[in-house]
Amino acid sequence: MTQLTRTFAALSDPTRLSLVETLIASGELPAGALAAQATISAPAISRHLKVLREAGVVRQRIEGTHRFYSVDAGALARINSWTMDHRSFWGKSLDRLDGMLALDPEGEDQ
Amino acid sequence: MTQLTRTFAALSDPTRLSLVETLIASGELPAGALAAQATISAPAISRHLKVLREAGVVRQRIEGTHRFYSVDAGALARINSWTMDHRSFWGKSLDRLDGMLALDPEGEDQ
DNA sequence: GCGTTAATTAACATTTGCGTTAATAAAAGA
DNA sequence: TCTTTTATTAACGCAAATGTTAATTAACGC
Repeated sequence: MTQLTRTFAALSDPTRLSLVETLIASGELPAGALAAQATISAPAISRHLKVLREAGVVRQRIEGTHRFYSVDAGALARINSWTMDHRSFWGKSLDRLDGMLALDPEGEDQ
Repeated sequence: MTQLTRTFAALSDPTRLSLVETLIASGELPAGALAAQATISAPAISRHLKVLREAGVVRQRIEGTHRFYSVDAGALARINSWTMDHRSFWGKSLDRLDGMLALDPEGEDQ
């Protein structure tokens, strides 16, 4: 498991992706607040947070009995770097698709 | 499982990520060529390719007994879209990090 | 038609992932 | 100090993922 595959694995679960989106929107939240909005049990959330932490996707800040979680910006940046590393591969098709949608409803393929 | 989590799940396995990288580099390859460079068995590779296909990460083109695989550019574009959707979150830190590395070896934190 | 080649599917064993409830740990507050 | 609050870890069950070898499917070439 590389760093990148671990990051992808961390985000491959709907519950965890949802936690990440919530944390991106809120900035920093204690485990309890994250568990409160979830449909599964607090221990389950706690373990999902552990997976995210071990993958380097979130960070934990301890204050008293509270554990505040936040998304590590670097994790998203790493994913972005990977896609950008291959931009010459997918970027062309994307630009072409954009062009087709915007300028040529009939398409331009042979 | 959303489309995005399925894409992340497809790329969360080192073997599958490696297949994708190979296909990005080579463009299009038959299953046999992909199996040949792998350390695991051909049936195992065949199933990994199926996972990638069902997640929309690769496409299959049939020609005789050969199945040619290639990466679907849209899959990488979707991941890139997700990171870009949250760029205001991680972009700032990244820019700041870039700035620190380029301009201020001592850092600028208190 | 028949054997060969390319690839997948079947059957099986093992491991990993994810959920639950119960138990534990540690800080706060009366 | 004793109880409450916050959060995690333990123990357990079950479903899904991943690997292997054997069997199957389909096209080629003689």
